[in-house]
Parts: sequence; structure tokens; C-alpha cells
Amino acid sequence: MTGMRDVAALAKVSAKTVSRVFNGDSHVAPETRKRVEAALRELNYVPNSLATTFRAGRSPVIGIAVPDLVDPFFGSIAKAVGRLATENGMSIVVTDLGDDQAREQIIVESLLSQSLTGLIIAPISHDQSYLAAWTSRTPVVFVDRPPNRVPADSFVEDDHAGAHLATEHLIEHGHQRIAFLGDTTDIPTTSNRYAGYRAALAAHHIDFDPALVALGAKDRVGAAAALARLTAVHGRPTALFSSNARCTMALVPALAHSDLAVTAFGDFPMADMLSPAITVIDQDPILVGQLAGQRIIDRATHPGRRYRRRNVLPVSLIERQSCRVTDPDTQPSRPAPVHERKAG
Amino acid sequence: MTGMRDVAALAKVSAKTVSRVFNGDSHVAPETRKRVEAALRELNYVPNSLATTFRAGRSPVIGIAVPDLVDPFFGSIAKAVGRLATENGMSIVVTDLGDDQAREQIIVESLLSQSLTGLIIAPISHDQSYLAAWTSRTPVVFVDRPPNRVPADSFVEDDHAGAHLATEHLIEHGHQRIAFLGDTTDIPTTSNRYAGYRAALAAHHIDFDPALVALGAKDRVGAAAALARLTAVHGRPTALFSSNARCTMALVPALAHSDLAVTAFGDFPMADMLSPAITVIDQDPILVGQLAGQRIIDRATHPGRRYRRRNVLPVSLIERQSCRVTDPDTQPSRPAPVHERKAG
DNA sequence: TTGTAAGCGTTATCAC
DNA sequence: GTGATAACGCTTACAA
Repeated sequence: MTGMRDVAALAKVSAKTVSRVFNGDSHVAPETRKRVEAALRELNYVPNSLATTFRAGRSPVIGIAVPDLVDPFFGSIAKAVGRLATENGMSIVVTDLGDDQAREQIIVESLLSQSLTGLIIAPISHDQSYLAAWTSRTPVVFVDRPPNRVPADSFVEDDHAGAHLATEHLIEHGHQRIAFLGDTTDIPTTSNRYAGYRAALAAHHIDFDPALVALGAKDRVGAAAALARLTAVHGRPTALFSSNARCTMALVPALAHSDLAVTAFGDFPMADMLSPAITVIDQDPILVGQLAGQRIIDRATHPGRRYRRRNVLPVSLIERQSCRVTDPDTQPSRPAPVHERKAG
Repeated sequence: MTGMRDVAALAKVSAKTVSRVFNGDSHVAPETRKRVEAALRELNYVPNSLATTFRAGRSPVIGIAVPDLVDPFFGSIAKAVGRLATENGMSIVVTDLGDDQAREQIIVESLLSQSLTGLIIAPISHDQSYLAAWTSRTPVVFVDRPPNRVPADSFVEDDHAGAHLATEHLIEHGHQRIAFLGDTTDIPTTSNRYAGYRAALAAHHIDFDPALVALGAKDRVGAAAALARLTAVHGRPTALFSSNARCTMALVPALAHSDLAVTAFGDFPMADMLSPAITVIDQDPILVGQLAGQRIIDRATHPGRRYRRRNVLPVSLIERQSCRVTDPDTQPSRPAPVHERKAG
């Protein structure tokens, strides 16, 4: 590989002058600059970014750790951060945390040990206190899920309000026996939504029935089992609130054989094309990614400045048909927009 | 940050010995090793990976450039490579190429200038000759789409056979007027599938009708327009082959108002839950990712060795209902498996 | 305006 | 078995 020394030799200047020219330093004689530029071009100089990065002491890279990269929600976040990074001459390293909570710390610390410009994380464990040792060196921003046992920036959706909205929507459609479906209330996202669900029931003076809470719906088998348990309950539910998109997608097959009205937290591709089309709480992953990425850049650029730590983004309800399954006299509205799969 | 010199001072040895201990070199007296290990632990030594990487001259990172990270097909590839990378102590940098062909080279070269261990790419342009300058330093593996104007490893699905299979399947269901839907035959993936489609027609002595080829179906609007054009044709089609998952997803809304039988190249989440469930050619993005990632590792580990450049992976047909829309007397088979959205 | 020297943290070389 | 020294390619500090 041809380095600055080679260019310097060809242009008959010192390596430092080549550095100056390459980095646009103004204190170079036009004459010299021209010679150096010619040499740069002739040798097709490409800087050794490993050396530059080493010298700078920090890598122009934003790390992203999410539970599941294939989930379009997290995929969109990564994509949005990626675009922002590219615009700022940086790149992104992406890690899939999977679902083994015990591995989170190892994976994340291996990311952090790379002297990144910043880290964006949607954690899967209940304790990110291990981050405390890193945050002074590397800005960390939480997305979708708030930090546990460590102070850090976060951009999360309004889980409570969204769940309240979704549950209330079912109540307004005349339902009183409304089930809650989730994977695990272990993660704050789900527990917040659970709280929102209960708050909506309470606000409408509907008694909460623990028998209507079904967890473990992380795949199709689990969702079918959960649904079976629910319909076996004495005083079976007439409606169901699914607390996240993954559950909802897992639920879809079982739903086909059911007459439950449904609202769900989180839109997903094709949700509007199912029968019935699913009424959902819509989030904005692209915005989340943009805000989180921008925060990393801001923190890295102005280390001193103060920022709002906790940021809650509003959500909205997209009404489709699934909320009125047992409410058939109402006109179906036309399908509302859904996140489309598209590039760019 | 505490470095090897600090550890060395504490353990009263040289930095080199610390390096030896830390890297498990056997030529260290047990006595010394113990002292050093204690010091390492006491100072909580974390190596400066920037320095290590700089010294090594190459970054333990696999680059991935795909058209669209949110597309579950590419997302799965990235995820599979990521797992492999983690298992080998590496990470992945991911870039979304978007759909601006002109930017591909800039984006990819900015990746390559980082001295990666290797690059996995699903290109969007027609010319990757710019890679020639890099391949001697960095192994490059193409996925999903073969290289253009540059020799390189590739792992692609059997586009021709898959399209042939899908088209033939419609023919076997009694269709003679079969349309081809795509975004652009510009990319080899689609043109290969187009060829497979035509070959199937020819094999069954069905005349090819150019009026039944509809392109530009890259989003819902485009797909609806394409479908409208097709149904306006004299001797309108009774069936349609959609040449990629993106088109198919875009087509779904329009399909609801149509009686076309459909087969499609590429499975996607919820394809089995639509009405009708879409019969698809199934690919295996996880396998693609594993093979491509392994090839990068192999090439990096054994630079001399020779490998098979062109690798074509078999595809299979998953029969659902959409292929028999105008063939209603046949029994619908039960839904076949689909790539589920799941972590881990 | 330009060049020299030093150093970023790690590891390879080669003495001891 | 252990350590001094140099080197990776670049940039900062300082000198000329």
C-alpha cells in the first residue's frame, strides 16, 4: 500500500506536507500544493484509515445492538442510523443480541471495547449497570426500551399511552372482556404496555381479570397455546390486546380460527392485508433511529452540553378491521397506510 | 485508559511480557505469569483494539452491503453473517445501498478503505469493475446477485430454475396466459428469472406474449398500475408470476381485487396468512449468509487456497393457495412453513 | 511555508 | 524466559 511517505518522496516534500494538503490545511504554498496533489493522484493515495483511527483514538463508527435485526422495527432503526452515519462520514456496526439475556453484556462490551463514537442499544436484559464503566468514554443511547440501573439517554415510544389507546379502542367497540397477550412482562416495554392496558380498564370501570393475561406468545406455537388458554377461561374474552408486533405476527394464524376482536401494539408489513386487517398502534422507527443517531453525534461533538435524557415519542392508532370482528354492522374503513418494504 | 505499560509497571515486567501473558504465549515462567495476571486483573486491563487493529493491519470486521436492510431477505443474510462473525471474534459493518446505482461505488469503496477482513455485497449497479483494485487485499463475496465485470466469489439462488418451477406450476394448474411481474430486468436476478419464465413457457409450447410482461412494480402504486395494464390486455392473463418478494408484497393489495392465480419468487413474512396465501419459491437467506461469511473467513485464513467461485443454491416451491385461484375444485393444502420473525 | 521529532499502544525481532 | 528496541502510518507540537 502506498502511504504518505511515498507521496512525499514523489512530490519531494515531507510527509507532513502531504498530510497538510490531503487534509486541506491552508498553510501550503499553491505551488507545493499542486505538486503534492499531482503525486497523490498519480500514486492513487488512499489513507490508511486504521492508522488515522488509531491516532485519533476513536473510531468513526456508531454501534447498534438490537434484539433482532430481521424485525422490521429494529431494521428500520438501523437503517435510519446508517443513513445518518453515512452523511457524517461514519459507518455502523450492527449486532443482534438474540434472546439470551446472559450474553448481552459480553456482546455489548465487545462492541464498546472498539472505541466507538457511540452506541445505540435496545437491551434485552434487566441490568445495564455494566455500562457505567463505559459511558464517560462512549455516549450510549437507548432506543425502544429505557435503561435499567444506569443513567443514559433514551428515545422510547409512549408504551403506556399506546396501550391505553388500543385497549380503550376495544372498550369503545363494546368489549368488556379484553385479554392481554404478550411474551414476557420482564422487559419494561411490555410491562409499561401492561400497565397502560390495566389503566384503560380501570378508567372504564372494568374489573381486571388475571385469567385474561396470557404470556409466552413468542412464536406461533406459543401464541396458539396462549389463545387456547384464553378461550378456555370461564367468561371467555371477546377481544384481545397484543402487546407487541412479534406476538401479533405469531398470533395471526391462531386468530384465523377465532372471533376475537384485536388491537395490537406495533405495525408490521402486511398487517393491513390480513383478514381481518389488524388495527395497530403505529410507532416510527425511522424517527427513533434519526433522533438516537443525532444524539450520538451531538454528544460526541459537544461533550459538555446538556441534553434531555428521557424522550418519549408519541404513538398513534391506525384503525383497520380487526377491532370490530364482533362488531360487524359498522362499515369497514379503507386500509390505512403501513410501513412499506422499500429501499432508499 | 490503562495500557500494557501500566500493567507492566505494576507487575514489574516489560510490556512485551504482559503482551505474552495476555495473548497466551506459552514461553512465560509460571511465576511471572501469575504476577502479570494479577496485575491485569487489578488494573482491569482492556486492550486498545484500535492499536491492535492498526498493528495487525486489518480490521476484524466483515462488511456487508445490501440494497435494503429492512427487506427480511437481506436482514436475514446480515443476521447470519453477524452470528458467524461473533463466533469468530469479529463484527459486521452494515451498509444500505439504497437504490441509487451511482452511489454504490462510493459507498462500497468507503467500506473497503477500512481494511476489512472481507466484504459481502448484493450489488445494485451493473458494473463492479471498481472492485478489481481491492480484491487482492480484501476478499469480496457476492450474494443474491452475481458480480458484473469483475471476477469474484458468489452465492446466488437458482433464479432460472426457480422461475421455471414457479411458471410451470401455473401451467400445470391449467394456465396458458401467464404474466410476468417485475421491477426492472436491469438486475441479473430479475433477468435470470425472466429467462426461466420464458423457458418454462417454451418448454410447454406456450407462445410468449410481450404484452404480458409488466415492470415497474416496485411499490404498491406501481404494482397496481402494472396489474391494471395487464388486465387491459387483449386476451388478459389468468395467472401471474411475480419475480421477487418486494414486487409480491407491493402486489398484494391490488391482488385482492383480482382473480389471477399467482406464484412468486421469494417467501416473506405473513405470505402464508394472506387471502389467498401466496405460493412461493423459497430461498434460504440464512444459508446464503453462512456460506458467504464462511467464505470470507476461509479466504482470509488461507489466502492461497482455491475455491469454487460461482455457487448456485437450490430453491424449492412452497405450495399455498394463490396458484389455484381460478382452480377452485382442488383441495387447498395446509399452509407450509414460512420464515418467521424470530430472534436468536 | 515547510520540516523534524515524537508518540499514539501494541507486537515482532532479536538479543540476553 | 525476558526485555530493549523498533516499527506500523499518521498527526500534533515545535522549530526553522
